[in-house]
Amino acid sequence: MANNMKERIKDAAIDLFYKKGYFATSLNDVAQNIGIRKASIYHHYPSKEGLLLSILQTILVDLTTNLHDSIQGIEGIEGKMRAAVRSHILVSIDRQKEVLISDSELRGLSPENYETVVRIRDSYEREFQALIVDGMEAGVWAQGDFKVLSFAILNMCTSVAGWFKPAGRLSRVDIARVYEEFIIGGLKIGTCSTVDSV
Amino acid sequence: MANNMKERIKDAAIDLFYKKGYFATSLNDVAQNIGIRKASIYHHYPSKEGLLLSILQTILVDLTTNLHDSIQGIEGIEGKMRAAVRSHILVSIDRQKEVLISDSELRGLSPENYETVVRIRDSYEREFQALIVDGMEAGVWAQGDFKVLSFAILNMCTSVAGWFKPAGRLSRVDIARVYEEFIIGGLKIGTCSTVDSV
DNA sequence: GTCTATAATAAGATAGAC
DNA sequence: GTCTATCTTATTATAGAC
Repeated sequence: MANNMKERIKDAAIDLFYKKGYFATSLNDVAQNIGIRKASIYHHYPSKEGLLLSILQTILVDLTTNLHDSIQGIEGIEGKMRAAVRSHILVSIDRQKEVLISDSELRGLSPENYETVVRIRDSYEREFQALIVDGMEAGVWAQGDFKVLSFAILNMCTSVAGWFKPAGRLSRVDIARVYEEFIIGGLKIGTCSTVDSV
Repeated sequence: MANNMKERIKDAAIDLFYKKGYFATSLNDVAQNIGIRKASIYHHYPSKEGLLLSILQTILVDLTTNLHDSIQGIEGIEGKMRAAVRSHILVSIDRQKEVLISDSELRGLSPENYETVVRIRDSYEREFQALIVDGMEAGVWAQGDFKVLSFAILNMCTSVAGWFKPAGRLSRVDIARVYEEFIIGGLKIGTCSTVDSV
C-alpha cells in the first residue's frame, strides 16, 4: 500500500471502481475504505471524475511504456508482434483492475477528458496496427482488414483482465503463451493453408 | 418501435444503458425518453434491476437460440465453429446495444439474479468449449488450453459490440468473415507450421 | 394504466474550523 | 491536511387519485 494519501486514495478508488464500477462507487465508499472522510479527498483531487482521469491516464501511459520496452531491440515483425501481445497480456494481468477500468469506464469522462484519454489509447492501438500492416506487406501475415484485426487482437487481450484469477490453474506466462500462439496463428492463416479438414 | 408500453420501456432502457451505462441512467431518463412519468415504469417492472434482468435474459437466450439454429445440420467441427463464430458476431452487431450491456452491466444484479444470468452465459460458453475440445481430439485444431481459448474467442467476438458503427466501411458479413478466418487460423496453428519468418 | 405527490435516502461538492 | 457541517440536487421507490 502506498504511504502518501494521494496514492492511497487512488488505490482504494481502483479497487472499488473495479469491483463495483465507477458510477456505483461513491466517494464516501472510497474514503471509508482508507479511514478518512470524503471531504478530504477534495484536497488531493478536484472531483470524482478527476480521480478517474488520473487512474486512466496512468494505466494507458504505462501500457504504452511497457510496449516500447518490450519490442525494443527485437528483430523481425513476428517477434515484435509476439512481444507486443505478451506485453499487453502481462500488463492486463499485473494491473488487472486498472486495465478493466480503462476498458469499461470511459463513459464517466466529460468530452474534453474523454478526448485526452482516447488520444493515448488510439496511439497505442496504432502501434499494433502498424505491426499488422507491415507484416501483411512483408508477407508474414495473410491479407485482411488491419483495423478489424487490431480491434480483435487488443480486445481479446484486454479481456483477460475480466476473468483472470490470481489463484487460477495457469500462470501469467502460461496464459500469455496461449494468446501469443493463437494470435500469431490467426494472423498467418492463408499463408499456410485453406484446407477443409474433418 | 414496439407498440406496447412494456416493450417501449425496455427499448428506451436498452438505448440509455448502452449510451450511459446502467448506474448512470435514472428511471427518470428512461421515462422522459418515451413521454411517461417514472412512476409508471413500476407498473410494468418491479424495479430498475428487474428491468436490467429482463434485458439480460432476453439477449442471452436469443444468443443461445441463434447459435443452435446456426450450427443445426452442419457437418464437421470446423464448419460448426465457423457457423458459431458467425452467429456470435452477427448477433453482436444486430443486437449491439444489448450485447454490450450483457458484457458490462452484470454488476448491477443482486447475487441471486447474477446467478440466474451467469448460468445462461456459462452454458453458452460451454457450447464453444465443446467445439474446441472436440476439434483438438479430432486433430482439427492444435493443442491448447480450451478454457483460455474459449474466453479469448468469445470476448474478441463480443467486443464487436463496442466499436461497430452501422455507417462504417465494412458490412456485418465482411466483419464476420475477418473474425471467422482469424479464429480458425488461430485454432489450427501448430497443425500447419511453427516456422519463423522475416 | 398513468398520473401527482412525496417519502426516504444518498450523492457530489463546498465552507470554514482546527 | 483532515475534520464537521451543510448545500443542492438527484435518486429509487411507494401511496393514492383519476
